[in-house]
Order: sequence, then C-alpha cells, then structure tokens
Amino acid sequence: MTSDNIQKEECDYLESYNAKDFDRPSTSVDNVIYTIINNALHVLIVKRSNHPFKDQWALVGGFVDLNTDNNLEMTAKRKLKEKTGVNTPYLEQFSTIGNKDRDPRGWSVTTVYFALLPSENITLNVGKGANDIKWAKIDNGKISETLAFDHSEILRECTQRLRSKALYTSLPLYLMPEKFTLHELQEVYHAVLSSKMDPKSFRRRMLTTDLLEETAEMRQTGRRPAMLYRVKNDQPFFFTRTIEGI
Amino acid sequence: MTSDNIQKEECDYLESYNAKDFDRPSTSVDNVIYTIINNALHVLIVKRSNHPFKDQWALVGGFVDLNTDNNLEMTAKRKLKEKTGVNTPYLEQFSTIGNKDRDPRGWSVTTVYFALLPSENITLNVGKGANDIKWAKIDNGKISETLAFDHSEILRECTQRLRSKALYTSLPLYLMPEKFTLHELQEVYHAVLSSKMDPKSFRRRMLTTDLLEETAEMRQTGRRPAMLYRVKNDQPFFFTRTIEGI
DNA sequence: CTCAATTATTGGCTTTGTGCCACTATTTTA
DNA sequence: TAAAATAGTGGCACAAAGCCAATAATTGAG
Repeated sequence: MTSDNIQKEECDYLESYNAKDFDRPSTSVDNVIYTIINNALHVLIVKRSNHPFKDQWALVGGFVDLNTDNNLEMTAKRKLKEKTGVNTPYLEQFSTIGNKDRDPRGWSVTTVYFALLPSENITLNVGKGANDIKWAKIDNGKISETLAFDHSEILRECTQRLRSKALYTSLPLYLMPEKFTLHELQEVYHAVLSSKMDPKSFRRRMLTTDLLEETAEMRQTGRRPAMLYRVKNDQPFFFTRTIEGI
Repeated sequence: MTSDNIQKEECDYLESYNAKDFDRPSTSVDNVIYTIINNALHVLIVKRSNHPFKDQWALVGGFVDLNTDNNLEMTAKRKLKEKTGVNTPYLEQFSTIGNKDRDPRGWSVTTVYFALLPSENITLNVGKGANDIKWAKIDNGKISETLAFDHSEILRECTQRLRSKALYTSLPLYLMPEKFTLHELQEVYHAVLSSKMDPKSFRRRMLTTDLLEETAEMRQTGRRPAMLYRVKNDQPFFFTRTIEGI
C-alpha cells in the first residue's frame, strides 16, 4: 500500500471516529500547593461544595476542560490562578494516579502537580466548586484535616517527594520571598526536612553555588543584623551530594 | 445539613450521574521498555497495524481497558506481558503527557512508564494492534526509526531521566542477568551513561553498598577469571553522591 | 558606660566518598 | 618463558559535608 493510500485511509478513519464509542476514565488535575507560614510548611485545601465528598476538604483540583485547556499543565495553572491569583509558580508534575476505586463515579485518573509559592501576600479565593479555602499546616507529613478521595495519601507521598528533593536541590528557594537572610532560608529547609542542619555547613553549601546574590540591605532584628540575599539564578540547582543524617 | 442527609444526597447524585454527559480525553499508557543487547541500550518498539500512524513504529502502549484494568499500572503490565512475557519487571512511572494535539483523534492523555528488563532470553510477541516488533538500539538518546505520535520526544526525555538516575542510583542493576561480573555491570553503566568511569572507583562504589554478593563461580573468558556476583538486595539503592564529569 | 545575652558569621579540623593512576594478580597464547 | 590481556588493589589528592568552638555585631539591663 502506498503512503498516499494510507493517508487517505487515515482521513476516512478519523472522520468515522467517535470519541463517545469508547468508555474513558474521567481525567482531572490536582495541585499540592505549598507555602511557608510562620516557619512551617502549609498546603492549600478547599472545602468541596459539590458531591461527591461534599463539605469535605480536598486538594485544589478539577476536571480537564477540553475546550479551554490545551494541555494538562494549563488545567493545573488555571486552578492555581483561580484560588491564589498566582500566575508563575514553580510547578512540577508529581505523579498520576488512575484506578477504578478512587472516585465513586467510576474509573478516574488524576495527574498531580505540586507548586511552591513564596511566603508573601497571597489572597485566597474560594472559587468554583468550593465554599471554603485555607492553608493547612503540615506536621510530620500530615495535616489534621481528613481529605476527600485519596488526597490524604497523595499529600503524604507528594510531601515525601518534596522532602527528598530538598536533600539535593535548591527547590526550597521557591518558597522564599524576594529578600531573605541565610538563616531564614535555613529555617525553610528545616520546615521542609523536619530536621536541623549545621549553620556553617548550610551557609557554605548555599554560597559556593551561584544561586544567591547579596543585596545592599541588612535585616534589622534587634541583634546583629543579617545580610539580605536575593535569588540570582532562577533555575533549580542540583547539588552533587545529599544532605546526610535524615 | 446532617451527615446522613449528605450521604443520601450523594447516593442520589451518583445514581443520576452519567459519564457520557462529559467530554473526556482518551487515556492510554505507553511503556519505554529498555534492555541491554551487545553492551548497548535498546528500547522495544512495535509497528502499528491500525490507524492513526498505521505502519509506523511506536512505543508499546494501549488504551486503558476499564473492564480488565483495575489501575494504570495494570494497563502497563498487561501490555508489557503481552509483548515480552515478562511479569515482574522494574517498572516506574515516568511522566504523563496530555494535550489536544498529540493524537489526531482529539484530546489525549498518556501516562508513560519505563521498564528495565534483564538482558536474557526474552521472546517477543507481536500481539494486538501491531504487525512487527523489535529492539531498537539507542544512540545518543535517539533511535534511527521515527516514532508515531510524540513518542520520539517521550523516548528522548525518558532516556534522559534513566541516564540521570544512573548517576545516583543502582537502577542499571535491573538490566543485568542473574550472574554478572563487576566489569559487565560497569559496561552497562557505560551503555546507559555514554561515558566511561574509572574501574577502581566503580568497584569501590558498588562494593561498599550491600547490593551485591559473591557467587562461588568465576567467569572464564580466557584471561584472568572474574568473580561472578548476584544481586543481594532487590531494592533500588540511592547513593549520596552522583558520579561526576558527565 | 559596660557587660551579658542574643543572633550572625567564620575558622579550622575531621570524615566520607570519588578521581586518578600506577601497580599487582591470574590467565592464555606465542 | 615471556608477552598480552583482563581482573583487581594501593594509596594519595581533592571536594564537600559534619562538627564545634571562636569571633562579630547588636541591644538592653544595671
């Protein structure tokens, strides 16, 4: 068969193809949106106003809208923007969970993204499908609220991934405000890792990369003032060694 | 509203819920199946016997079957077993790609897994939807065949991920036959990384973990015989330092 | 005005694991 | 018996982390 014939055949095939002829799972995106509040890791959750799991807390997510979303990341960003107003977060795909039991409506697939938001002036909007929204504090990888669907498990695994990446990357930098001291950055690492590091080692690790630059300002806190830094290089950095002893 | 009332409401809601009322993307799984042949990394590809992309090579994949597959991983394993007979590979979810352009039939989501198969006696079956199947050699992260859909890009990115993980994990061990010499293992690392390492450093790195154990046998190759090892610990190992200079 | 308390920052030695490269060991074949 | 080939080791240098004590800069109590 010639290549032209195959092209023709494919056109015919596509013309007669009807998406409704095949059973498909539902497809959604869920965001695990982290930020730092009072030196503790928090995650954004919403209270569902619709069935199923009505009036229960859940991660920020929603179905892919085939008309407005060109790809999965657009779905993730649309929901993120709707709830926080943030346009350009650090956003990374975490994992996709698909099975026949996670949603009472039937076979369901969700692609989970996680976002890191700087800890400054974020205004929350309840948005669609929700009647409440709040930051929930993460303790020991868990929050006190029970979440809808398999979201508690997703949150636990995603937080574990974030923690593991903090051991060898600069990801926690995306949780920082524009200007910050090295001590403040170290506190954020502590919040993510739930473990303390030596300040000398931490400073050396951060300053021997090209990630940070000094500002002309100092943080005045009533004791010895501390140098304020800002991010110089926006790319995530991968260290060649992990932090040990976790 | 009482909790009982909500339960009742949810039952009513689920009863009236009709999956066909909502447009959903198609959902598939694609496998990037690696093995080692003649000291080179290879990937399994099939020639499609159906539209679209009829008669073109593609990764091993297929649609989720809502009736037989309980979850996405079952879809991945079902296709893997159909083509190779392998039941228990190393299988890891790589990434999910979903957009409106990747499939001419419309909005499509595919979850990509990668599998590592030991380099020994695997019998290939053409299986459903294909009229040919073969191992394609990976050179510089690419194969010479053009692949259907966005599979060439998926292969490139997935191979990059495998390469990057080989720098700090023991993943290449899953590509080894039951017994192997340290030199043979190093050759597999070389095949994955496309770069050479010092034999002393490599042996030290491998032997200071608890990953391997000596067998009583030696590989006889006509020169000095080499100790044969087998895998002692089936869990993937994460080194605290990456191999440098790549 | 001086000193204790507090927080920021540095000095410097130890430890760990890799890079490097020359050297030794064991086998076959010429 | 020696050369060639492959397996495996000795040992030092180096980079980056751990560890912990010392120094620096500031405020507030007396």
